[in-house]
Amino acid sequence: MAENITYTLHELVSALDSYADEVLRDQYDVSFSQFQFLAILATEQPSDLSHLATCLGVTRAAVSKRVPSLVAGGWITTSDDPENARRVMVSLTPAAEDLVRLASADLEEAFASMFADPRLDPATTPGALSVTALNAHLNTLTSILHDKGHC
Amino acid sequence: MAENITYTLHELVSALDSYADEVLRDQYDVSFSQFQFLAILATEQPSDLSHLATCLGVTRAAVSKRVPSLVAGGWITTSDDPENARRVMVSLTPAAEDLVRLASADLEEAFASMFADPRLDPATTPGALSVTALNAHLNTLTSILHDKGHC
DNA sequence: ACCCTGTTGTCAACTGGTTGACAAGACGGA
DNA sequence: TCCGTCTTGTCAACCAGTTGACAACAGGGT
Repeated sequence: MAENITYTLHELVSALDSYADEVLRDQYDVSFSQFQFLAILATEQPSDLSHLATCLGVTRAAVSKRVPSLVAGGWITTSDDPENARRVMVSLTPAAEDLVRLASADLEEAFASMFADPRLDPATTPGALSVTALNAHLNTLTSILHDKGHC
Repeated sequence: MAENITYTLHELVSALDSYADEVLRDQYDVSFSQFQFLAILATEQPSDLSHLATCLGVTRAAVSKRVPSLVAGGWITTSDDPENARRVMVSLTPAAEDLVRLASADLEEAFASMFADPRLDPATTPGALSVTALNAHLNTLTSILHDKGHC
């Protein structure tokens, strides 16, 4: 077992990411980062590039470069903001909305069954924690050292 | 608070990383990824490129490309393995050993004081968890979905 | 009306990773 | 000994992010 909690966290995150990536590629033929882009856009729709960039935690330039391929793939559409000629507004296509809905449910179910492991059950393992309680703790930790969330 | 635990984990990790990066740049003039490279090498010294790559969780090519600049910076030295002419063995310089020792202690202290927040104290917050207990839970989670560690 | 300042998207150049191909050496079995 | 196979490091090409610069537009104060 890793002694250092930062090391543990990196391991866990990369394990979760690669698992999610595998599921998404197998069943929906999209990468994890594509799904992430679309899933976040789904909750912020319609959004301009800048806002999307801060939500994704990347720079405007990075988002700007990803847009053309997502448009070509039929996942998003761009439009003008009549209020501001500089702004580029982005929305999901119906196909992307379906994808986000189905894949989110799939991933959630996959994680739930993974978290159903007996080693995480307080009834069998003394001191174990429910996932929601764990999530709350991690959120507390995050808010302690990084007060402002992205969105 | 983020509802999704994977999202929470990403937030926490990136917050921890950028905090560590800031501390290391301010006080030791190295980046987080440089420190990471040296700190892992410190526990595996001396090591060939392949082993170092698996410990770092990157490819051999990535390590191969980083070596020249670390040698130029006076952090590592390379030598031949008399047993195997293909192998390139890597070791820390004394300066790097000092850096790893001092910076590790500094970071550990910084994290400890961060984790001393009252919101994480079981005495004041019912249901709160010690960092070591949290670490154990995260390790359990990791081992459930990704049995093999890097090193 | 005009300027100053801030916002927004895009670009070129760079960084640090990946993949796939490859050559050099290690090594065991026929 | 020689051959097939594995390991090891390196390379070119690529990918997805960053930074810093920039131009276009928005909007407020004078």
